[in-house]
Amino acid sequence: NRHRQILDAALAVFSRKGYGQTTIPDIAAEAGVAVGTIYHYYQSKRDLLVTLIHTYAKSERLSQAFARADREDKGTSVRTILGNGLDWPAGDLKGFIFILTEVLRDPDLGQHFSGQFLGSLLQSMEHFLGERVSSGEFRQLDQRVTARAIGGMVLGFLILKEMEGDRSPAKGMPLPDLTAEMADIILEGIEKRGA
Amino acid sequence: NRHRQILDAALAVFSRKGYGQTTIPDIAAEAGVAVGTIYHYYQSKRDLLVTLIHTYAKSERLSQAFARADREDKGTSVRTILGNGLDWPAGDLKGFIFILTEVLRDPDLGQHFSGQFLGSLLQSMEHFLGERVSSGEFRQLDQRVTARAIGGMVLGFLILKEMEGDRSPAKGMPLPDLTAEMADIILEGIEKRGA
Amino acid sequence: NRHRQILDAALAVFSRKGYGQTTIPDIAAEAGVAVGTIYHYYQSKRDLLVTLIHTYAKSERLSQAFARADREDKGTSVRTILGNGLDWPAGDLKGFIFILTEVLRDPDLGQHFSGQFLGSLLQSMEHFLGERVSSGEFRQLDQRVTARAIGGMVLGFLILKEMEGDRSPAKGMPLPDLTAEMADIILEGIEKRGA
Amino acid sequence: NRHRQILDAALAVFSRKGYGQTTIPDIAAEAGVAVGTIYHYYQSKRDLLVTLIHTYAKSERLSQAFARADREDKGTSVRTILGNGLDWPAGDLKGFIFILTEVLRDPDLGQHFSGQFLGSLLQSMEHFLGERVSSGEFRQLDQRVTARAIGGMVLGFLILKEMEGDRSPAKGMPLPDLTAEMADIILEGIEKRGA
DNA sequence: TATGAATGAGTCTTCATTCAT
DNA sequence: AATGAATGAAGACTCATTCAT
Repeated sequence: NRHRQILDAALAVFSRKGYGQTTIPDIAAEAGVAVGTIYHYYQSKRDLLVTLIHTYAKSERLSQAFARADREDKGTSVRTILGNGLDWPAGDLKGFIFILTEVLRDPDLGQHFSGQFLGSLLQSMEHFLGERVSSGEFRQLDQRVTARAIGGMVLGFLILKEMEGDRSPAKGMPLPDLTAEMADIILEGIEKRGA
Repeated sequence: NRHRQILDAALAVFSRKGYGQTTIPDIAAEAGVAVGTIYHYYQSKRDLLVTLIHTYAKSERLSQAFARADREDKGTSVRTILGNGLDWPAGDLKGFIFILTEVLRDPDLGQHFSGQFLGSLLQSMEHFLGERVSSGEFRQLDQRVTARAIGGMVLGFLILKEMEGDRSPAKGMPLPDLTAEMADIILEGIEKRGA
Repeated sequence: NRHRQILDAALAVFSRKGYGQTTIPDIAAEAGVAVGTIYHYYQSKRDLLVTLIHTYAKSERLSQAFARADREDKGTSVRTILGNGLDWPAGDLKGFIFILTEVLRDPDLGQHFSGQFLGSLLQSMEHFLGERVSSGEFRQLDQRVTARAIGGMVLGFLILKEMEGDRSPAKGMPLPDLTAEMADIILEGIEKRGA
Repeated sequence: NRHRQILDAALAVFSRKGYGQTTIPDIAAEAGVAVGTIYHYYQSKRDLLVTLIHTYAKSERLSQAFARADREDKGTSVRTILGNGLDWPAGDLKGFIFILTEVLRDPDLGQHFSGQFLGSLLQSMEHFLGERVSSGEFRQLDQRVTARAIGGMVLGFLILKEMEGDRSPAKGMPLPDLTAEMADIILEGIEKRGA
């Protein structure tokens, strides 16, 4: 329906031109409606942005991944988490990056987003690590740092991929291979073991 | 001198309010000069941004870190690289994030920045890893993925730190401790070794 | 019925927010009907205003007051006219003021209103004065000026009352007392007679 | 200078078209400046209105008239007050009416205007009447009502004049004659004294 | 008769940029 | 070199009015 139609159009144009460069007529044209119609469904341009971000944050995909990982073995669980993280933006990496930059740019958005969404995600990660340390599968490390290092790796990898564009080696790589390689690094480190 | 004075003011205001919300009068006020004066030294508002980004990218700190790491032992070298990466934005994390979001937002900026700066950085990282694999210190892994995983970890960690703000555990942590912890993860992984 | 229901709603909202600030949805909400319904009964927003003003002007109350005054004695007749004038807006002083300001603002409205309504009112007043001069009850004065002075006194008094709001001394004063006081001034003047 | 130039243009256009129908480009054209220039000198369209009203209210003409009247004899003093009131809008009756309607329409403006300006004016009038009652020149009447009756007469007379336009008998009448006539009514009333 | 979603022309306001001094 | 008044194009947002149901 209209709500969705306009929101999709907004995300498409925002991703393409950035929030600041996007005009309401742009969104209207993309959605195939008149300017006024947008204001029937959303209060303001910013309302579109906020709704978009809430929609993104409300995605339960990552928390479900953590739930699934809890029931998997050591190696599989890490691959589940990394794989879902890397695949999260799905085909729409630009959209994800756009949301990210807006959240980073705007203190109010960031406050809200970080408090609600990011907080619970990092907690899930810390909980996951804690369980595996208790069970003797993972080493005793500072879990808060580890959670942010792994989360940061996924996030940073996606950003680098976006920045490198077509030059990125991740471009032509199957997700499972990529996931396996990164899970290997996380689990075993890059150091070579003694003979 | 004037060039620097204006550029510093621009970075300060951009970091505080974002590029889009910053007006030339804002920058003029911060720099303590008149609006017209800014246009004697910079062509346009965008010119300020581009110059700022070039200045940032021109910082040789990271390439010097790689050079130094080449002459250090396994553990120290990784700590050198991670430490310099994490400390790169120095006190001005907001300024760094601002540059990052602008580069991500603007395709032209991104193109340029990614081609010149990011490319050479990732190459240095791949080169570093290659040397250590050859010498038998590091495992044989896909170096392109590994380079981006480690780089991404640093980048992503900084972003999470910014997003968490005062709630971030990295807030009160000495840099050397943080560096050591992350280097440990990178080198040895999180998995517990069998007896 | 609908016509009346919508017109009442329009007057209520117009009085509260002013014509310019009132939107058709406002009126629809007040009347408890849909926007479209209003356009079944009135051509346009302005049509509502014009109809409202005609309704106001069509009130025969003042001309009836003049008719009654003709059959009353000197003092009573002046009190009848002043009393009906002061009480004309009845409880809805704000509505009266709203009509007045719109008529003053809009040349076309003013033309029409002044030509039809105000003209006949002033004529009634002049006629009333003329009769009393002929009968020797009133002094020989410029009747056109006198009519406008007395009419203006009533009109201006109401405006001052609206502007003073709760601070107005007319707020707590019984209408008959007020009327008597003003009739006294009109009839005898403020000057003290010699012994 | 510019401030004055723009304010004059604003009053001219406001008087002609009304506040709501006036656009900023209208004012810019009248003032012979660009749209943006107006915003260098005034915060908003409403700021122009508020400034205009303050300027009007700040006119000390009426309070000076009361001061002068205090030193004049009975008849002259009333003529001084009425004459200055009737002549207050000077040539710009439309501008005066415009200010009046805006003050009446907007509760905030009204509050301010009424509190500061109107209040002191009515007080001056009550004081003037009180002095003359004490000296035995005027009759003992309710001074609050009398003040508002006389003030209302002047105000209402001006409004009727504006509404009648070219049909108004005040159109071709010399101000002194008009003033004398109205002062006569105020002082002596309309009633004929018995032989 | 009643509805209310859709329309798009019309306005205020912002701000990068210019240029006379 | 420095100033800051002036410019006007551009964009968010409003709302009277229409019309398919």
